[in-house]
Amino acid sequence: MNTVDALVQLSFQVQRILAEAGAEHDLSIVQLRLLGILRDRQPGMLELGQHLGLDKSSITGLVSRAEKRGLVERSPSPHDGRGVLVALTPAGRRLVEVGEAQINRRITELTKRLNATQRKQFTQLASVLVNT
Amino acid sequence: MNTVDALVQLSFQVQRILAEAGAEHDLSIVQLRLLGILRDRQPGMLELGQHLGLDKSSITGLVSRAEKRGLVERSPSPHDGRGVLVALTPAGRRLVEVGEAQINRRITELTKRLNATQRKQFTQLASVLVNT
DNA sequence: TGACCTGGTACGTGACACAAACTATCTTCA
DNA sequence: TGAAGATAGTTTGTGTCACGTACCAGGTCA
Repeated sequence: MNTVDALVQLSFQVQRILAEAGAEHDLSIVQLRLLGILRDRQPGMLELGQHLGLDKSSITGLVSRAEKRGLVERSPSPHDGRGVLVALTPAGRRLVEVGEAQINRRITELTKRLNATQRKQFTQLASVLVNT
Repeated sequence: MNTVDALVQLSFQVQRILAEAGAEHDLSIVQLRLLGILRDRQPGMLELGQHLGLDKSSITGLVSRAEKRGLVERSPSPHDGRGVLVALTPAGRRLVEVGEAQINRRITELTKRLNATQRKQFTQLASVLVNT
């Protein structure tokens, strides 16, 4: 298996794990990502779009559906009358914590195929590849 | 960065590369995967569903849209009057070849952040993680 | 203060996922 | 050998989700 195939297959495998973890809470991957971003910040819609790489109209829909489920809330921006800030609700926070714990568990399970030295090595190499 | 974060971020990064490569040919990631599967086989719909991890009704839609674009064709199964076999058309084959070359290029570009020894090492470790 | 820009929403369109139901075909069994 | 049950694929319904365009309210600047 060459490096390209390895990266592509690994990527889909991780996506499947994320999808399965999310499905247990009736959450899509993009919803998981949205809630994850909101753990430690209350961004505006445009900033969310940048993080998620999505059009602002998509963010409007995504946030509306999450709001409808009581997972997030919009509040008027104190700096700009046009803008809103998006924040997790307590229910949303609980869900993202559970979701993340599950993703951690499942991916940690996967990484157990490597021994501790290999894991450390893999993490170091992967970190070089990851955009920052 | 821990192993879980590294895997998740790397996964999304690769997905973005795939999406960008696909977008250049007006193809979604799942369409790329479909065409990729059809490079070396002519499966039935259920087999395609297994490969892609999708419901058979989703496969019906996916294949219909690809067929509509002239990328694949259905033919009656010689073994089973109910079934169809799905195959690439010449246009589909050309597109999947171009698409794959592009994915290869872009991911190879990413892996250049690692030197040759690191790349070999990464591939070996990633291969352990990939389901077979 | 008016022109221009921006943040976010609304609307339209199409892809895409799953579930349930349906039809034609295949298999099994009495 | 015909009936019953299972299967392959499609159809329909529903909802998510993506982008593009247009719109409106608010902000900025000359």
